[in-house]
Order: sequence, then structure tokens, then C-alpha cells
Amino acid sequence: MTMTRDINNITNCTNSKLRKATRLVAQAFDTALQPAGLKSTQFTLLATLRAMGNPPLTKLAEAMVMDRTTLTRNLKPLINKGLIQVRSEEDRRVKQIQLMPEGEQVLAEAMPYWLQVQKRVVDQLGEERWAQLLEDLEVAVDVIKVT
Amino acid sequence: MTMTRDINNITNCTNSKLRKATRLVAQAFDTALQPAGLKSTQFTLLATLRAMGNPPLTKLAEAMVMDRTTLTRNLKPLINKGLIQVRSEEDRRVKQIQLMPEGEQVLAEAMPYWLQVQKRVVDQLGEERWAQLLEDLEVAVDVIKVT
DNA sequence: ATCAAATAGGTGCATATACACTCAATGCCG
DNA sequence: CGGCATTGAGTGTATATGCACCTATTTGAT
Repeated sequence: MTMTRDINNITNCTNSKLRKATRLVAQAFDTALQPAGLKSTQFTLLATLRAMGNPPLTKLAEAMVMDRTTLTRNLKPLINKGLIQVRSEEDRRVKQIQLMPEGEQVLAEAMPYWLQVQKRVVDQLGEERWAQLLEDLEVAVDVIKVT
Repeated sequence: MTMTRDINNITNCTNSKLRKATRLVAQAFDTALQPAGLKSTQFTLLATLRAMGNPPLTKLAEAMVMDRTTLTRNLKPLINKGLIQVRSEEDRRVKQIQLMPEGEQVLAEAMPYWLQVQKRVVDQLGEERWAQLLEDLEVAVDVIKVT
């Protein structure tokens, strides 16, 4: 018989545990990326942009599992730094988000710092547990629906 | 041979995956707790307070793996609603955080909503995967150090 | 007793996050 | 063609998050 956790116990709150770990990990990544002048969220945004091409704002928001209006504001500091650009499409309702050459440059500069902290975290967790964690997080994003 | 993930691949960024899942789960909990008039963070704060008694601010911040100054601000809405109180100790540098009867009351009212969303999320993840996930998140908080 | 170090907290600033509401452009139906 | 539903995006407001810097109190060493 497997010893399962008590789902009803408030100390096992899924949300609280996730946020705690996220605060910690975000701090680690923010600190590591500081020399590149990027917050970890900004790094993720740039990397996602590069992977997606020049997506419309809503598509990008969906990919990041982020509210559309949150994304609008998160783009601000990147626009101010000249790393990205927002342009209208033919359908003038749609805003296309473009990664600028300066953005590519900064992203490239940030990569070694990212790799370092990523490796460190994986080391501390152990590769197996890390892989398991990422797997479970992906499943969570796939199956959890907000009602 | 086990098929491990590519640690170097940016799409496997620990931080980005954690944040995605956290945004989604936080939304689920926030929505569920809305009838009780609490954000999920506030719920967690009240529950942690009840578990800890009347801790000094810094102890509470440590327990929540949260920056001291973040906690200061997160307490604000709870003070405004009259759910908690901040008092000075003998050592007048120290601020004791107290859960008020109104706070206990609201927490009790919120419990059924919390339980509902908690159960739903566990269901969607599957109990086994959920237990695994929580275990891994706890380990992460224990082993990851911010340098 | 004095004064520097250590400890506990708060503020200014910038970013992250999402909901309710609003505006603009497009699509569609008669 | 005209008006309404749909779609894409931005703003106002509130909370969440942490760093750099500041103040107040206590401790401790001489």
C-alpha cells in the first residue's frame, strides 16, 4: 500500500507549494541573469518569441499561459530597451510582436548565464527528479482547466 | 537506457515551466476562492499564520520563502479587511503578526472552496502524479540555494 | 557609558499578474 | 448597405514580487 499524501490537509495546498518553489527558482534565475540585464520573465519572453517567429500578441499570450493584458505590460520594458517591436498587421486589430536584432543579441549574451543557473538547479535537484518535475509541470499545464 | 531531457535546451527551462504551471494553478485557486473574498495568496497567508501562531514578520517571511518586504505589502489588504493585526513586541524592532477572530472566520468560510479546487486539481493530475509533484517541489525548496 | 555592529522593519522603484471594462476593426446577416 | 456580433487589444485598479536603500532598536565590546 502506497503512503499517499492527505489531499485535505491545508499544508499540502498545491497552489502554495507551487508558488513557494516558483519564488525561489525565480530568484535564482533573476540573480543569474542580472549580468545580462534581463529578468527571468523577460528572458523567457525573448526565447519564446525567437521560437515562435513574429506571433500576434494573443498567440504569444496563449503559448505562455499568460493573460493577454499581462503580456501587454510585460512587453513594455522590452520595447523600452529596444529588444522587441510591436507592429500592426493587415488586419489592423492584430499586433505582431517582433524580436529585434538587439533582442537576439541580448538573448545570445544571456544564454551562458541561463545555462549556468539551469545546470546548477538540475544538479541540486538531481537529473532524474528534475526530469520528473518538468514532466509533471507540463502535464499540469495540459490538464488543469480554470473554471 | 533512460531517455532524459536535454538540460541545455531552452524549452526545458526550469523557471519558465514552473511559472507557467503556477500562473495556471493560481488562477484556478483565485477563481475558486473568490466567493470567500480572498486571493489564493491571502488564503495561504492566513492558513500559515494560523499554523504558526503569532510569528514575527521575518519568521513568517522565511516560512513562506518570501522576501520580507514582499510580506510587508501582502499583509496590507489583510489588515485593511481586519483579518490580521500587527503588534510590537517587547523588543520594539519586532512586529508580531496576529490572526484576528475575523480572520479565523473568513478562513473557515474559505475552506470548502479551497477543498473543492484542491480536489479538482488533484483529480485532473491524478493522485499519484500530484503526490510526486508536491514531493519534488518540497525537495526543490529544500535544496535550491540562491547565490 | 559609549559607540559601532547587528538585527528588524519599512519605502521607493520597477516589474509581474489578472479581472472588469472600454475601444477599434472586422465579419456577417438581412 | 447597415447594424450588430465577434475578435484583438489597451487601461484602470488591485495585488504580488524583490532589490537597493533607509530608519530604529538592541547588542556587545572596550
